[in-house]
Amino acid sequence: MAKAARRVTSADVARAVGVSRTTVSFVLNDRPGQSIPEETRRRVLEAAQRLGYRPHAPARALAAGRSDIVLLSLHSMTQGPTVTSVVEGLAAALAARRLTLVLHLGGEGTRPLPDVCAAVAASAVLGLEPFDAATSAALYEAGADVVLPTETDSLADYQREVGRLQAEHLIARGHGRIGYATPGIALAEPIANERLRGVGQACAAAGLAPPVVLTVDLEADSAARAVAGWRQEGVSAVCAYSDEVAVAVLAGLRERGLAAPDDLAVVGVEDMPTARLAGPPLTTVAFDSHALGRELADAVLEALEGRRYGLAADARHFRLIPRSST
Amino acid sequence: MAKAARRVTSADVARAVGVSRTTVSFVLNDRPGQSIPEETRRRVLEAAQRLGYRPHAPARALAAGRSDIVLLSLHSMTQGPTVTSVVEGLAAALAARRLTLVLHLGGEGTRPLPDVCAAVAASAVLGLEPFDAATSAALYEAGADVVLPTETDSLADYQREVGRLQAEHLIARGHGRIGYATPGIALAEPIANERLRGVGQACAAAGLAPPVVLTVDLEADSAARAVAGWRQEGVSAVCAYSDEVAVAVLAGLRERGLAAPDDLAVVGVEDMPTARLAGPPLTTVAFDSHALGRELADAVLEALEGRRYGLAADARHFRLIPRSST
DNA sequence: ATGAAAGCGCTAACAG
DNA sequence: CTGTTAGCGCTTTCAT
Repeated sequence: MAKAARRVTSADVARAVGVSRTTVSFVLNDRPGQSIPEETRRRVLEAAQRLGYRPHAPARALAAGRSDIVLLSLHSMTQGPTVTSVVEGLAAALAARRLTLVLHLGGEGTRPLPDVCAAVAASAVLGLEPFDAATSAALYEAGADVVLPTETDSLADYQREVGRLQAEHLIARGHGRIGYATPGIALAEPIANERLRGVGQACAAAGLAPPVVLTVDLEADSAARAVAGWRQEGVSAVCAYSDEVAVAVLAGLRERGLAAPDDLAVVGVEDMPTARLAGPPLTTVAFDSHALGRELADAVLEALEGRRYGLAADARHFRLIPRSST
Repeated sequence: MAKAARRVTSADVARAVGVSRTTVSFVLNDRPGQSIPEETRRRVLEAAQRLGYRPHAPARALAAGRSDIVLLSLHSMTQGPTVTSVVEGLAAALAARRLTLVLHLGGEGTRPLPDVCAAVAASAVLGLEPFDAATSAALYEAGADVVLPTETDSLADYQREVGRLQAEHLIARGHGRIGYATPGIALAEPIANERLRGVGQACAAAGLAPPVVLTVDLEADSAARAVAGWRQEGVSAVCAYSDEVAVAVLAGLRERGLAAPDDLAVVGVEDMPTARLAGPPLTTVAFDSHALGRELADAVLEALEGRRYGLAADARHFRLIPRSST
């Protein structure tokens, strides 16, 4: 099955056109500050095209000392339509700058991120939540030039905004005691905590008591117990960490012979199809994740060029979608 | 944010130990057929460790003519727990052979797969469904040594097995007229067709009429129309392409004031959490996707070594999980 | 405006 | 058993 065919090299192109490899390199990378006659330029491009020339990435990386690979680290927790579209937005924005995005899905038996970073010689390593100092250091050690976001980037603002939107919607509907449904999963905790904080801020701003936090696993029993807990506390509406968790709450209600929104209103995050199709359809917070992807891309680009970058929540990226679960 | 620190090279390690780079290369790759004294070996390893040496992947790829990168192409359609765990199984099995898996998520504005392949200098490119001849060719052109699966690999058997399991379950429960719910999405079609074929085979084997195929989009209205269609045809049970589609059917039933399993039994594929938590909980077909991942890994490894590989459905990888929607 | 030449860090014959 | 010697394909000063 393996193919042998000798690669077409830049020397082949140079020879075909009758110029030096240097010239070929200059036009192919359209290096600024060089003045190559349009005619030469055209002929080089044409020959490259005709011969099916592809720059050899490893050689280029070796010589130039940097690759055009950007690595995005994901874990199974972070999945669904939102992430898909963040990735699309990011990939598109990076592609426009000639950078290539690849993904690493962390998990069971998977390689450590720094190893992957080194293996693909990534120039930048990205995540959907801040890397702690130790991880960043390991990533730099592995050859990354840029690691994003770090703990000093206030990506957390994004998450707080989500919580705030959920709670404000509920408060506007007249709910006076809010609950929060968190999954009992370590990986989700950093994000869950920020979202919860946002909920808390909205409650405080409205003069309400802090949210009643309960853990709900992705099964009906666990959710049913939480439902009982909230009702006992006089909670009439709950913000869920995600649509998945929210659907679990819905299942918990069903198990108790109750239903949203009358017995307990519930709002999720993500706008995933199965939640939109739940009984009842779930109110949720959606991201303009393409925009978020583009923003991340901008930050990477700036950092890669050694400029200062900014990464801050923009409320316009979020949108509460009311449906019948509230 | 950018780091400068000169890389530690194999020459540094060699110098530290007082041997040549060759020796270092040999012990680090523990090259077979070389007899390096345990003592030397140990000292090299120790020095490498101490200096924090990491082989430079591009240099290695350039010199050796091949990388240890395997690229898996995914598109947004294929997502969820199953894929996650295929990826984990695959990554783990590859890691054991010192290969690194990275993902490419195709979609809107994303780079063409061959470009990504070239950018990471992948030795092998994998997909979850067969690549057509043109794509394979482009991938080889882009430098891949192995492309898997191709149209000659009977990966389709896996999908037919899924459909067969769904239908047999329904038939065993006494259903005499089966429906099939397919999403109206081009990307899903190849797989949907195979699964449907499996359903058809089970029906034929039981002496039943072929399944009544209806398209259902991921929204209640569309599903409600399909539900009406099936009931009119005397269909009492439907196999859905996926859990997502199955949840839509459930929503369609709800919209009509009907419910599974009495008015229409429904079975999905994937075993995703939100479907398990649906009303009613969804019967589904789950994969042992870790196993599938390992199998794919074996095939890659064999192909990479130029050996013949086999890729065939193993019924033990699938399991029907009965719940109350049937 | 273009070319010559010197590497980037590593592997792999081939000697010794 | 280990070292010497060539490159792998590309970028990039520095001359011309």
